[in-house]
Amino acid sequence: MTSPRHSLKFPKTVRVRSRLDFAAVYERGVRISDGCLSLIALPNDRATSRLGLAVSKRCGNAVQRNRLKRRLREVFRQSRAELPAGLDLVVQPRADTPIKLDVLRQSLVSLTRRAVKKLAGRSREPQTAVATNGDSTVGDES
RNA sequence: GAAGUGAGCCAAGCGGUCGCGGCGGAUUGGCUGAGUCGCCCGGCAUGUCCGGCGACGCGGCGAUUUGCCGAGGAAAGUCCGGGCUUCAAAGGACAGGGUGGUGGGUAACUCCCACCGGUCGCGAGAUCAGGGAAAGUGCCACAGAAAAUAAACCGCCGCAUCGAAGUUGCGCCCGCGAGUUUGCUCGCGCGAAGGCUACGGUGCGGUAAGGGUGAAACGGUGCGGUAAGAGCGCACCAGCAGGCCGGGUGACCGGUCUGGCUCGGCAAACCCCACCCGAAGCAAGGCCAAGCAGAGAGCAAGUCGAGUCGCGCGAGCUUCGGUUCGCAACGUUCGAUGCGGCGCGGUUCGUGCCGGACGACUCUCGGGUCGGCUGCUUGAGGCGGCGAGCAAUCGCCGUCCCAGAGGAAUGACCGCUCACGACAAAACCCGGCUUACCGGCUCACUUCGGGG
RNA sequence: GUGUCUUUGACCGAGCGGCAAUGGUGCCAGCCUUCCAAGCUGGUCAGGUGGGUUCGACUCCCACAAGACACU
Repeated sequence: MTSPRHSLKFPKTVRVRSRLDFAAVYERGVRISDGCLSLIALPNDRATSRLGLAVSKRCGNAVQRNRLKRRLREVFRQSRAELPAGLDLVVQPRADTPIKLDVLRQSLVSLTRRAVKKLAGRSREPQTAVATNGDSTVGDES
């Protein structure tokens, strides 16, 4: 197996794509929100985390929504080293979400940390190793 | 120079790094598919079998690397039109819907171009659902006499009759005076006998000139005419209908004659006329894989024609075994009709498919799947040139390939420049329309002012 | 993506080619009550936007906007 998790690439395998996956995250995931984003997380038994986006029509017209989605993908791509592995993350922006890249990155990283804590507190044995800087513990279990 | 009108074009640019989608190339010790050859270890239904292992080249997926391409003028709204696909095909009539000056363009249009007519503007130009109201039905509030065959009312006029006043004034018949153009005019007086008129009412008749209104009032002005009036007559003007002549493919325009003299508006009210329109939509449709559970209903009775086999009847021949011909229509085959089911968006005509017996049939209800491939981008295509046409557009030649995703590809960072960047992103594809929009550019034209 | 429909005061609804646009809930004021509630009286506030047809449009036609529903 290769070790793609530190690369800055963004292939389709690190994205939540099927309807069933989305439904599972909505049904069993934990939801964490702050002022600009709402994040739903669920462990996925994989070596990598995956990103899914749900941008409603309240976030503007098609151009604004596309721009927001692209910036969220860029944030995820750049911060994969800082994020824990093995999670499905569905991100829902709020209606008044700013599109500044730094703000989105900060929000995404901190929300993911809080989601990991909440998952750890919810289940007796967390299926996901809590690894905030990513390159220490995650890859061994697969 | 200022103000404006119309048409068309562009949609910040350049470079670098990382990342994303598609297509192509190279590499690959990862995964996988089918094939060929080999080994004979395994199975038993001993084979051109099944299975296993190895080698070879080929393909797919993945990984690495590399090259090219990668949202719009509106991609939008979904308001029209077409292609394409499925419904067997897309037929008639009616219903329903749409369109509405003429000619052209187009695959087609509610689009475009040119022209005609109306309205607006000094003008360049703009704008108009712009057929029919003397086929019919309906509506026109309030106001007004009346809102649509014109008639009733007020008014005006004539005739008849009644009443009141009963005398003054007016007018006439009479006398005097003044003036005078000798026609007559003015002033005064008289009588009240008579008559007429003036007043009011009623009745009959004539009339449409007038009647504050209203969005709109049954032609306008003048002269004649009359008891009063009237297109009743005449002249001019407006309008309508018809005929003729000329121009134009045509809408229509110009001229002329005649007519009765005149007929309101609304059809984006019903309607009439002409023309057009089958339905659904790429989540259409096709293929593969996976997966589930079935249940109910129908299959009845014929008719006609043809074929010929078996049977039956008749006739001929006969070696008495049969054989040939004809009839009949019992069985059978085919066709038609009828019947039943379903369908052709609604109704109907017409028509298509299936059904002759328990099925590999038809119909109804129910159940399962929500994966992959395809459709999927070469097209009424872009650019350039030449030609036809006033133009929309068309023809020919050359040249180019220019997104094809699928929880859905264009983002981030850095540097430079400027006018500091609007509205906004494909989802089967085109042609239009409409709406949004920072600004910039080009061409043609109009009006006004100044200069030569 | 495709198809269908709606829009009338702060809210729910009716209506029609000619009004000062009707009703209820609400809100405001007054009366009643010792006070409140209920009741009574009066008032307030309107046809999504822009064009067109018509003498006249909330109504008819067109365009746009906002919203809702259905299919899948």
